[in-house]
Amino acid sequence: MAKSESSGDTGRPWQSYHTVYTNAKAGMEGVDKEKVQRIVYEMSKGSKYFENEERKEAYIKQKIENMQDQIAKLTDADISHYQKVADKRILELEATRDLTRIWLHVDMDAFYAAVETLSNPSLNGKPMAVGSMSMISTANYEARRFGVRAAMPGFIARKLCPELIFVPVDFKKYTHYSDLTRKVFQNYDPNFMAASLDEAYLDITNACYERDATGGEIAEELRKSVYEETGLTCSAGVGPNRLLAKVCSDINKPNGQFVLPNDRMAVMAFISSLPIRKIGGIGKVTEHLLRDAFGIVTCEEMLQNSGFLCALFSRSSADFFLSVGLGLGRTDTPEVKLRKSISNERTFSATDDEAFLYQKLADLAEMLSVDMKKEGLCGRTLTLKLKTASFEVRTRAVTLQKYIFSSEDILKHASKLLKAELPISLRLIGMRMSQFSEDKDGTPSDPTQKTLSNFIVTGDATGSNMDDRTPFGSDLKDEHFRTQLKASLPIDNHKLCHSDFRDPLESSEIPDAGNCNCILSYDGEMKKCDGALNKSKANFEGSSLDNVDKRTSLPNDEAVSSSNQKEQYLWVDDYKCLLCGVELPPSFVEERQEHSDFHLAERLQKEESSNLRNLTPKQRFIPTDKITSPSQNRRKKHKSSSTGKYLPIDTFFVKSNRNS
DNA sequence: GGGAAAACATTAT
DNA sequence: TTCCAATAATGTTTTCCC
Repeated sequence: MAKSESSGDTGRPWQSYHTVYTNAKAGMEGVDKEKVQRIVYEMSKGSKYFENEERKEAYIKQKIENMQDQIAKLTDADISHYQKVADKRILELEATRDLTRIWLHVDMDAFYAAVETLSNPSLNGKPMAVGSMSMISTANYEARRFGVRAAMPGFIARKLCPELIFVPVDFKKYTHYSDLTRKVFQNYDPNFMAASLDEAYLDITNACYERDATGGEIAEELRKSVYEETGLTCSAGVGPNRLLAKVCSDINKPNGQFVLPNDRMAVMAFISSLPIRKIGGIGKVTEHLLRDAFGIVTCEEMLQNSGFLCALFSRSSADFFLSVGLGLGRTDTPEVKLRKSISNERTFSATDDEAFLYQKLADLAEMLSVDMKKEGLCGRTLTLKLKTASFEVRTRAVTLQKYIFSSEDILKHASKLLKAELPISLRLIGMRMSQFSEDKDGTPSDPTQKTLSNFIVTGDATGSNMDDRTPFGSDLKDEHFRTQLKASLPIDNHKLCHSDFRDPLESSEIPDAGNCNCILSYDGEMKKCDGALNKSKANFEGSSLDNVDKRTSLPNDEAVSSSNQKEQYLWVDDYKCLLCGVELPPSFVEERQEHSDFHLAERLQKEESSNLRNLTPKQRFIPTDKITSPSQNRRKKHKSSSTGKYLPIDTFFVKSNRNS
């Protein structure tokens, strides 16, 4: 943390350059923070990266000032109102406190670095970092003493520690060791939650009971067992929920553990003086904001400022902050964790060479398609991520009417998105696919269809499933709505939140499963369907609808792209539509594509309506907005990027309940 | 005005 | 010499369209 908050001390400019590198981390106790700060600053100063950081910093400052203004404007009546709101909410949250589970968080010590040392013992005792000159993934404890740490670029690390040894990342190795640790975890909680290769959460309640052991004893035993199996040390935290267990595992790192008893008094005492930055989900920005706008530094102060928090933040953010103040966290084990997106991105030296950029795009599309096929995924939202030479990040997205997975389809749409941004000098391109077909959480493929499972979002101990953007204070008057909501749900929503709620219609009987190269087997796993790929390439000649999504009944892109030949003879004399007579010359490629889409949609709709009585109610649903006419479906024109302008911010946002 | 999609931002490993 | 990553999730704000 920088010592001087308000800049203006010109003698030490580095003190106002806020990096994450001086934040307290295990193994960095004896570090000369002032020196690290200065070197990081000097290495960065004047770079494009630095300039971008300054832009971001100014943006945050603006946010803080805005919030301070809002606080200043609160009347006594406002304050008293929001305090009532807060007090009520605190009681409600307190009522959800669950002290019946014992959670353990395991965190491998300097995992990648430790694995590398294991396979090359000569590294032992020397400062070493896993990563490259541009980025470090993990630093061992010897290197940390120099201020070298994860997420720091290698060239700065070398400046801090000239003898630093660099070892390239080798995920195969880490995965192997990770698997070994997980075999151990399995013995204590078969449903343990892996947070990453080197971290996991275990509900050890049953293990304690079965072995007649305390949480601390189980932690000791587990750590010993991990060491025996792998030769690697880890640290553990034991607490009544995941959020607290995670905080605890950091306390006696490395190779140590800390137990927080399942006792309300103990929890409150523990939390009271804990800096908010120790909480997972509170990062540099939130820490900064809460400190400068509210004077909040410790978790206890969240409660002391509860009224203001409720007045200024969205409901979900305020709930999260209050939960932190109470030391609450998740205690349930979600049945399955579904992937929501899949992405890749690559950094390169900045260029505006369009041929190069398109080639990168093609490479990424190919890689992404391979990854998607591996997991049997098809998605309908494609997001292009661009980082300009000046580190400005832009995202451009399209949501298609058809689920895609092939590199050709991905590239086709990604190219369109990129094209709209040219000319541009980029240093990174990335792409992400989301909105998967048959999301395993029971969300129907048809995104417009509302079902109960759509309505009930997630398991949420805080009961904050309602519109987050509703100002928190308004919920006192919304009691009526809440009651209605509850009454409309036949079952306690905690029971329904997990994926055990599945519509039988979503099983493998889905008629168009072949359309996306994957089927959903009964156990909810995506299984690759051999031959589906070829099948989906088949055209729709002879009005066969085999390859077309019958639920959405759309002029899908796959069909269109595979029907280019068909598209040819839709045009009489090469410019006049055979079906409606509209005239479009061959050079109007996109327009013609859209036009044929339109006729296809028409046709499908007709066929669909004649088939309706044979389908289940769910399959019958044809969203009318999906029947696009040529004039709809036009690509939206992006306004020029608004980045760089600092607009007044009315509210701030923080993710809530992110204590995974 | 409201809902969906897009854009932007934060966090974590 | 080199000059700030990749992946995923989630939340807020803005834009678009009906």
